Amino acid sequence: KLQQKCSNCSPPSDQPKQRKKRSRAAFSHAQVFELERRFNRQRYLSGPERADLAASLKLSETQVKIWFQNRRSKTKRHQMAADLIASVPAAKKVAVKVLVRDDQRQYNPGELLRPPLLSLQPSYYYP
Amino acid sequence: KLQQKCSNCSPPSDQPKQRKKRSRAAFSHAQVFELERRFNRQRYLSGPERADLAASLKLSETQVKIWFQNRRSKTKRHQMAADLIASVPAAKKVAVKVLVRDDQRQYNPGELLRPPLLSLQPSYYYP
DNA sequence: TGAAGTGTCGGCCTCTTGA
DNA sequence: TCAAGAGGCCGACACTTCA
Repeated sequence: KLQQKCSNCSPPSDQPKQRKKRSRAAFSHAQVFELERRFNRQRYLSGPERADLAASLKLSETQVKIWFQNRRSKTKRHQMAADLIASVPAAKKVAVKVLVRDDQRQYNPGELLRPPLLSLQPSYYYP
Repeated sequence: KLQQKCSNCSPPSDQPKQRKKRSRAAFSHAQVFELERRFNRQRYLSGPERADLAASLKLSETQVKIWFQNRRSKTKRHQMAADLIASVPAAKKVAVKVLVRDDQRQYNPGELLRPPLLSLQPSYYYP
């Protein structure tokens, strides 16, 4: 949306820039099923969770990470499309979804959707 | 939100690049007391928590973030020094601290100390 | 279509600086 | 001494590419 491309950030060094071959891995049905099942429960994975899932599916951690990123992205696109459709039909205006409760201070949507990094410190020292 | 650096994004127009003056803020006793108190409970702050704390202490969010970073760093240094001292005295060898339990797979310390981003997804769609 | 590439942002960590 | 600067890594998101 608010994309600033930083077009001049390209390094002046003009390397040959060899072709990177795309692989297009295409996961198996079983893998996708498992990923999808997990996604229904959790939209984000922690490092260890990602490692376990990747190992059990015989995928790299990066592949799992990217899959979840793309999956979130897809969900968001669909949701936005649905919201758009729902809001367009002439007099069919509805109240905007509320993400705020009276007893909480107000944050922008980005913060609410963000991973939140819940601390969960192991109380390593200072118990 | 905060300042964006993008250090190599400086356009060909070479600005005079004014001197960055170090400020060395030196927080008040009350501020440090509050920060320290909070640190005893939480070694990491989420975005909203940081915002609230910063506001209540009349510090910028960046200052609070950096304070926690430096504080973690300090704790870690002291802990490492303490471990070193404890391990050196001649025959006073002790068992290495255990970070693993039998029912868990093994992670390296970095992962355990890391923020963990506990997902906490708002179950936005897919309830 | 969807896995992967690219770019930007922000947080954390480590080391360093200087008031 | 300690807040802050600088460099590096990593994950998130937006947008794009192409098998």
